[in-house]
Amino acid sequence: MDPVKQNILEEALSEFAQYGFKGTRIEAITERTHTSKRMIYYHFGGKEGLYKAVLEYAYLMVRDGSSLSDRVKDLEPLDALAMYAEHAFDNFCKFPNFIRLSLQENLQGAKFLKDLPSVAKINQDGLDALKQILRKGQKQGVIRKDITAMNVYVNFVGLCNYHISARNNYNAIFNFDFADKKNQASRKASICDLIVRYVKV
Amino acid sequence: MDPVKQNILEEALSEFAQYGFKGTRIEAITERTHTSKRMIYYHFGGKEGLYKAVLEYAYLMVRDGSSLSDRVKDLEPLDALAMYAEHAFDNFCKFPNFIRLSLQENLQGAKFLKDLPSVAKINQDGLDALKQILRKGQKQGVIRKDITAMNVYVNFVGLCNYHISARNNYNAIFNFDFADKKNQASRKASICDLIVRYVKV
Amino acid sequence: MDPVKQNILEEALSEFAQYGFKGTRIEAITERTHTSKRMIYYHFGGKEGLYKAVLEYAYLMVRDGSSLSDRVKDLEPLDALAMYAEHAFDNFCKFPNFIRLSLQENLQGAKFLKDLPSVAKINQDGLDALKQILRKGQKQGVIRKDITAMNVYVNFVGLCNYHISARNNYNAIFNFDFADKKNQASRKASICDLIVRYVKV
Amino acid sequence: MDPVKQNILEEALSEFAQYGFKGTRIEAITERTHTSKRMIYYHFGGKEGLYKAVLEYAYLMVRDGSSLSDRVKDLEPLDALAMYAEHAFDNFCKFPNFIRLSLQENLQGAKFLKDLPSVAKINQDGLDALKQILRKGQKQGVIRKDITAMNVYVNFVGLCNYHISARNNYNAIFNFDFADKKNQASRKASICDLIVRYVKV
DNA sequence: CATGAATGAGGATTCATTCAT
DNA sequence: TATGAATGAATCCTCATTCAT
Repeated sequence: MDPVKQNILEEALSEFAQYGFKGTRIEAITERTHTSKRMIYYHFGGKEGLYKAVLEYAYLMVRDGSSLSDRVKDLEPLDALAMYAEHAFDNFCKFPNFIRLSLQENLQGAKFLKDLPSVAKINQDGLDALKQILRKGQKQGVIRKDITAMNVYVNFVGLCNYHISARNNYNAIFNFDFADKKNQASRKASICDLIVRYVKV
Repeated sequence: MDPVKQNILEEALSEFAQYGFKGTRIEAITERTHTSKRMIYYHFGGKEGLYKAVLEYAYLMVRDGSSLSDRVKDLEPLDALAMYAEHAFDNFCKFPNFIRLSLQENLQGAKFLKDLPSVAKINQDGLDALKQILRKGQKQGVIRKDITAMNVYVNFVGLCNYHISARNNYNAIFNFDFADKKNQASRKASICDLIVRYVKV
Repeated sequence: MDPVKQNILEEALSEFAQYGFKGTRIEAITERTHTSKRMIYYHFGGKEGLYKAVLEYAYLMVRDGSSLSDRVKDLEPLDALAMYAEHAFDNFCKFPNFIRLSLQENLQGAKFLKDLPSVAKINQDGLDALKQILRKGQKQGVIRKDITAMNVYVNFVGLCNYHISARNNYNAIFNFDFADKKNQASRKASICDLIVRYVKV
Repeated sequence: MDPVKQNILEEALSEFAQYGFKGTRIEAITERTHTSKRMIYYHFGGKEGLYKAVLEYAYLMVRDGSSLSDRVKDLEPLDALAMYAEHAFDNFCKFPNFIRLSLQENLQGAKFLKDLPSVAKINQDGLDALKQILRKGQKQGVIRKDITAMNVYVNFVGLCNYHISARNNYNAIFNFDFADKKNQASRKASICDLIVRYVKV
């Protein structure tokens, strides 16, 4: 991709992730880039156009880091699930601004997300992959039948998000740093452990 | 409390929760109240003063709805934990704007939260209550010893938050409505189940 | 009316009349007034709101100067017609910016005018007054029957406008000044003469 | 003429006619053409150069359609006058954007027109032709002596312009469409009739 | 000739805040 | 207390113009 545009997208992602659509100033973005305010209008049409581009860019970026369905296919269901969770955790850790942006998007009603069917597709594929793992495990009798894929999905995706979506607050309240390597490893292990215990018979 | 002030705080909470500190307009708040812009300056000194007041107000509001430590004390540890989780879930459900505001606060660096030690206290008390439950269960041999209170706390508080912090996105992406009564009940049951399975030996 | 608003309206009329909606700069207006750019937004909501207010203001201003239907009623039809024309001419002369603004409005598609039914009313009343004069004259046999009121109306209103809508061009091309007192009197006489000759049997 | 230049001139005429010099955007013009913004600078030097070129182009275009002085010479004065008026009416109808542009030019002070002596010449020739017709008729005793050529000229040129310069407004106000074939024919007949009645003894 | 990228200056609009009453 | 008017400083956006290729 055009490096100028990519540079703008990266920096815009940081700002939108932190301040949301309304709270972000175009100028704050350009000050981070080597371009001018004018170029944003040239390339993206305006603040809204830029925001949409950033949103799609962020989702695609995360997706590119997460095509694990193939590698997971041949594992035993419980191992696959653990790997799935582990991988999701790592992947989200790599893109904290993606999580922040999706939080902002949610807070502001997800109205831009609604216009990005490609993004919906990515997530639905992720849920589908999980469904297959669970179904396989249920057939083998190693996974409970009284759980829904959506609950499993929400449980572990929610947990993979939370340490980002609450990081600063935990620092302020508990003086606890989710970004600390040890804490991060502990969270990851805890989530994988928890998910496996949750689903197994 | 002065009903005028409370009215302002309630409406300001809604706006700050949705748009964050920077993204919220003073006028948008007054338009929701029956007062004028001038009153916000009179009562709160300005946008920042109002935000801080809202932040504290929101945390106190949630705390008032959650003094369960006494009721839980005499239960069996696993029952107490389940009740704790259930109660936390219900309580968060009652104050979605509190969750949204705390997300905003986190996204914007939690710098205002740092100045509110009273708020920190509230949360630390919650963690302490959990610690006691866990310790008791560990002594009785019904709760694993290889888990930390912080991980347990984070796991279930994180999950109790997630359905709010991702509600609109799930609607947009999966056409799945966390606010639907059936889904909400399913989430609650799933979280309690998951937490108990996670901690028990 | 609020003198601050009226002052803005008057100066805005001048600018819009000269440069049209798109070509007018808000700042150019405020520089003529003793208020600030900000006040225009406060009082009129924006450029478009101001333009609409100016449009209505201009039409009402002209109307206020032209309530002659009563005075004309009892005259002989041809005298009434001459008086009507004379009066229209004088009235338009008093409000050249009104004519310019209506030209701009026309050039730009009259889309704002469409939203001002009160303005339509004013003009329809003017046409109705003329119709009555003509009908009376036709009954008396002093006015031709093979003419339409609309053609009579258009003929003399058109001529009453033209010396404004072409003034600068005639200066540039013919070095002829419509604003010159003598020329103006000559135009007026010519129009009245012409109109009477046009309608009489 | 270079078809690229002519294409630009035609489309620029439309835009300048509608929005005036200040209100027109270079880009709006290029979007109507099949060329790029760069070409306007290449061929015309800039916005002002283009406007001047358009102005001259429009006047020449109208002149080319109106070399009637020869055909009119041998007619009886009143017939010549009627033909003159009729022809002027038809010719203006063919070039509504010319009229609009000249209105814009007038509204904005005719400062560009002042720099185009060739244009002045065209119009002066038109007035001279009329003068000759009138003089001939006055000698023959069929045309009044108490009228000036300028008044005659202004009366009929003004009327030939008005249905363009007020077309949209009449639509908005009276729901009357000057562009309607029947109405247009009626206007034409009315103007010719009116002019002849005005001048004849 | 032709194109897309770039730009500084300016123009419209909105913001938090203050003032007069 | 309460209200509407006022304001300077942002903030978003657009314009005519130029540059690299």
